[in-house]
Amino acid sequence: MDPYYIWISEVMLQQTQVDTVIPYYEKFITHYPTMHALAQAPQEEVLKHWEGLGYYSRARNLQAGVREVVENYDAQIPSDRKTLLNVKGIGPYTAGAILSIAYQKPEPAVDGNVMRVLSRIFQIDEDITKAKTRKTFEQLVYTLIPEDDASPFNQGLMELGALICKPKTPLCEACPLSHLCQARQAGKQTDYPVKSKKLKQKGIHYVAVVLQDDQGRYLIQQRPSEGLLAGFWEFPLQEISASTDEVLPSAEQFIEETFGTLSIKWSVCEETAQHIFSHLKWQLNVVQGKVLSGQVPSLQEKPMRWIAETELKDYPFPVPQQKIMKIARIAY
DNA sequence: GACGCGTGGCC
DNA sequence: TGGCCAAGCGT
Repeated sequence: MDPYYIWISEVMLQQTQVDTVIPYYEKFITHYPTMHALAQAPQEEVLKHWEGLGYYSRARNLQAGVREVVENYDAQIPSDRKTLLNVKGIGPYTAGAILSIAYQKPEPAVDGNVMRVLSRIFQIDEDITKAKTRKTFEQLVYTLIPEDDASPFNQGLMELGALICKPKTPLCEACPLSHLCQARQAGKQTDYPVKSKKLKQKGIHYVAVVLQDDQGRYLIQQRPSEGLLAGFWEFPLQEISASTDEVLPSAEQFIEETFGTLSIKWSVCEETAQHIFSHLKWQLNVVQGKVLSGQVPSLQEKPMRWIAETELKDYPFPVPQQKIMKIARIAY
């Protein structure tokens, strides 16, 4: 197996289900069949191919890592753990996956599946949400992994976790390891793995300002290069308090601050959208505005553009923005 | 070491 | 509906 393709697939599979990844993976390797192709691509184009897959820093870090390998290692992915771990976007899991699957080295690739399976078999009580716990499992895997069969061992362990040793309802009857599973013998399968609870998402209310100029073009702006949805384009968002009576005033204030006084015909959309992130919960109101003819708003030094509706498909938009477009009845 | 970082599926 | 879940990594 080509280590580069292993790398791409393992990065895509981080915190993401196989069925979701497959179409993205196929499209991605078609566009970027070699590390040189990915290294040379514009970052915004790479983001466009990652659009909808989530955790977009993975895409930026993957490209940054590929550029490192092309420049520093003559496009040969390192085959030792220490060097691999210094490559952007490659952590302990991905390093182990590349080493075992692509290079047949007996190295652990400990992910959530592996920790769930092993915590049940050996009744390990450490909290798997703690970063330190992964090392415990890596040490355990070193004692278990066969010298000459590391790839099937690692992949089999993950596959077992995904299909049989599932979080809620483990299929112990079908499990080939049930005879040596300590949690099973104690009847405590679902007590493992031990996991501390995570906090509830913080709610934030926004109004999305969908503005068209007198030529029918839309105003979009680019998010900062770091942080949530970094680098993506969006219809400008203004944070508001929970009360809906400040939806239109907030939109008007945004326009005032951006362009100064403008004559605009506004309409407030009845329909609202919600988007849940792992740590945030967005409530989205949508306001549409049309600049009355004869006025040509100029843009300040902000990362904003006026673009035609037909150009929207060329820009990467995250899912919450796609929901806004649906409410505003914009084809995308 | 704690926290920030997406999305879709499932019950 | 809301909470939980999924093949983690960078800061």
